Amino acid sequence: MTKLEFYPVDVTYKITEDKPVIYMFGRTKAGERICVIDERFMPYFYVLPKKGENTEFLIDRLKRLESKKRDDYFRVIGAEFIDRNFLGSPMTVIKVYANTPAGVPVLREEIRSWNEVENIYEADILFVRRYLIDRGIVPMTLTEVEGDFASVKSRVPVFKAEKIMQSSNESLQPRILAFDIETYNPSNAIDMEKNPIIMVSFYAKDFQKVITWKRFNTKLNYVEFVDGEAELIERFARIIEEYGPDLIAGYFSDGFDWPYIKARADKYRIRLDLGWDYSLMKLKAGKAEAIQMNGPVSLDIFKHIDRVVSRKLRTDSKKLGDVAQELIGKGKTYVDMDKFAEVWDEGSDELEEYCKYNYNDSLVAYELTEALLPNLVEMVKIVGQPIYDVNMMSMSQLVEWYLMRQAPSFNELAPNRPSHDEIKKRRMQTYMGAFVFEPKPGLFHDIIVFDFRSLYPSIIASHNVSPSSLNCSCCADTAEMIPEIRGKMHYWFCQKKKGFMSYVIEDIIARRMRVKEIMKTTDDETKQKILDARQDGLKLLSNSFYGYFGFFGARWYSIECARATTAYARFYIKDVINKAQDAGFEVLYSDTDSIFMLLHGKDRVVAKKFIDKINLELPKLMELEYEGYYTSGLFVAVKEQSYGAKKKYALLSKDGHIKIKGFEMVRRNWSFVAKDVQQEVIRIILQENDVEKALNFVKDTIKDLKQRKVPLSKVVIHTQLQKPIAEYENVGPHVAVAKRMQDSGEEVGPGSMIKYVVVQGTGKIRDRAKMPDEVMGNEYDYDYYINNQVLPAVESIFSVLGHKKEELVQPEQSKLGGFF
DNA sequence: ATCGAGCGGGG
DNA sequence: GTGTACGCTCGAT
Repeated sequence: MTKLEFYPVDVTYKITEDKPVIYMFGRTKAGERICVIDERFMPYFYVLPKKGENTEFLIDRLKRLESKKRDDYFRVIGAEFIDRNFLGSPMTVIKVYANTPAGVPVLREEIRSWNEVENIYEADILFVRRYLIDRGIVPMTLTEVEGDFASVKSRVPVFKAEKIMQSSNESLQPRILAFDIETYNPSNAIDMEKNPIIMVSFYAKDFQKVITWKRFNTKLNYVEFVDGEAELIERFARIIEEYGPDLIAGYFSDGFDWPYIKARADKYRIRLDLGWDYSLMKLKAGKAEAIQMNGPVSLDIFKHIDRVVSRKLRTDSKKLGDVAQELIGKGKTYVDMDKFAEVWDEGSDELEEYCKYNYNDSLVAYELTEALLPNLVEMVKIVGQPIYDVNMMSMSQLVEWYLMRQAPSFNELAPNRPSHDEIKKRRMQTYMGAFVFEPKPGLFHDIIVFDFRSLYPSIIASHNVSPSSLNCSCCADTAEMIPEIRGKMHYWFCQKKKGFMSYVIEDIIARRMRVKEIMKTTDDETKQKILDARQDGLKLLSNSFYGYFGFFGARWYSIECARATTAYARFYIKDVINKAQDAGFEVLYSDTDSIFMLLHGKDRVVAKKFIDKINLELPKLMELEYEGYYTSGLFVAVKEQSYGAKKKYALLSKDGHIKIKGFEMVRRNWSFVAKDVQQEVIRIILQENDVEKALNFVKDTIKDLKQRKVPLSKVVIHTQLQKPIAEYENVGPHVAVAKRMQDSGEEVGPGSMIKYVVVQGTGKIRDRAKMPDEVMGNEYDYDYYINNQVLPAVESIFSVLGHKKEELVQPEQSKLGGFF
């Protein structure tokens, strides 16, 4: 027996001699690639017998269960009684072992039909995830194995584990290789079948390259020429093999670059055997593409940004350039993409510019990955699942897998995921949300803001809000009443025993505080960064518990818990508002956990004294904090919407920074005229603080539209065709135009970008949608552009200032009274 | 009001 | 994979 330490990165399983074997690809402490295999783990799930059934008979029947279908042979290999907790109550279930993971769904469905079975639990937990949880292995973290090297065909040594355990908290510094492709694209439709890949770039700390297959004069030392697309793809695979990365990073690479490469490789019958075990790179197509290799992990950093990071960003766009600009202060280099295909066809030296562009995209993807990796790695360590999975988990999934990982320590049986019908039902359920103190519309100065530190998590922890502490029998008569919902719906939380989720969130809060304490004791910058990422991850997680309670797809869904959380929150914030008013402050606005008050020249010390007093009366884990001071703020008259109120405000801090909340952004299928107007109006109001100027700007634009001074190019609307024209049941304007384009002999299909202009006339929009070329002069329908494009883009902004859209369209009457 | 489809990210 | 994105918005009905 040998001992070794390694960091597991990518985890999968294979069937060998009819038995499942866990494969952990990673790196040894010395930095060598390794594959550790573990044969000592079998899949299982739980069966709950119906009350009053003969359970001895059932366990016997289970043990004899087998299912043969052609080559598949699935069977139960063991069954035993086991005591668990289920949502706060003890429950005896039968733990059933299967011979292979694939057998679980088959056996599950068979057993489900049995009369003596009430329900089945934990029968949809991926084998690898189950293994990591049960064995206590945390990916990316140093793990100790005992066993021996085995002779298995592989690019890296294979070690067969007899004993395995996590040995320290130390995590791997992964080897990252970022890449990006450029494709030939003469029209603006993406066509993987027709158009070749013409460039591919790589960026790593110690390795940079751009490969292309047309030669031109260049002094760039990273450019490498090959003789064609097939060779480019082969070189691509060889570089990955030679560099041996842990993570292959890209931006939208699972959605674009990888599927593209796969499609082109298939065309040339090139095997992309990128796995460390020589396995092929696999693509799971569908709405959410997934790229699987054994060993190197595809890390599409866009996914993590889309699902977790984006809500913290100021930009609404998730384009590489915009996201990178905000996160790493670096954007895309500019090239004229419309000319790319032309330049490629010519093969001119101008291609060098496109190589630089391609190079920069890999560089930016690399730096973005590097910037987000500490947080991602900490999240991997908190949640305990592989980086590949964690990278694409949404917040609710991160919460759920954290709970799944904690559940065994509480002997808690995981509830099942909701059925389709259950989801429908849950979606219909609504409950009262946060309290919003409607702002007075207008411009104010001298504003102070307080907010509750982690309001929802601290409520969940303080008041034992948890599905398993809900309506316990022990406190039916004595439990604390939940404020706000008293009398209407009677329910309560146990006062004697901590519920699972409440305990877990309290533990997260405590852990975060400990991390923050440790941060104070070290000056080491690297350690600081890691610790900061850890506390940030814990905060993110605890902040998501409330949303998880009310999320229709959650296993531990509980509308009562969600309802109680917001009820307590409303109670506490209203209490603060009342006390603030009693203390003589003018409350301007309040939303959920924050309160905006006018200082009216009052000393800030007075305000601080006020929160100190509040904090004395709050439960231990709750705290009201000073958030900030703003020289001026613009508040919204909330416009009634079909569902709920939208919160809109803009604040200007002392350093000139503008903070905007609640303005929807324009999308790509808006005309330029609408986009331009919105952008300029926001700028004028927030930076120049000149509402009248902004109003005049819109009026001028409307005037220009009416006088047809706005060039046609600014009223063109771009919409992409998603499927063949014949498959459309509802014919929107772009489909109507596409039909005519097709009739006139143009090639139009899925992916085509349809450009159209709405022209004057009567009837449906689709009958008035014309190709830009068809439009005579400037005969666009200015009413349409005013009412459906320009006004919707700025309406919400002006409602902030109490101006109705009618003021914008009315002809100017007199200069004397301005707009009032 | 409700429903279906498009959008995002990528080139 | 012991799997099935997601939330919002517009135009049509």
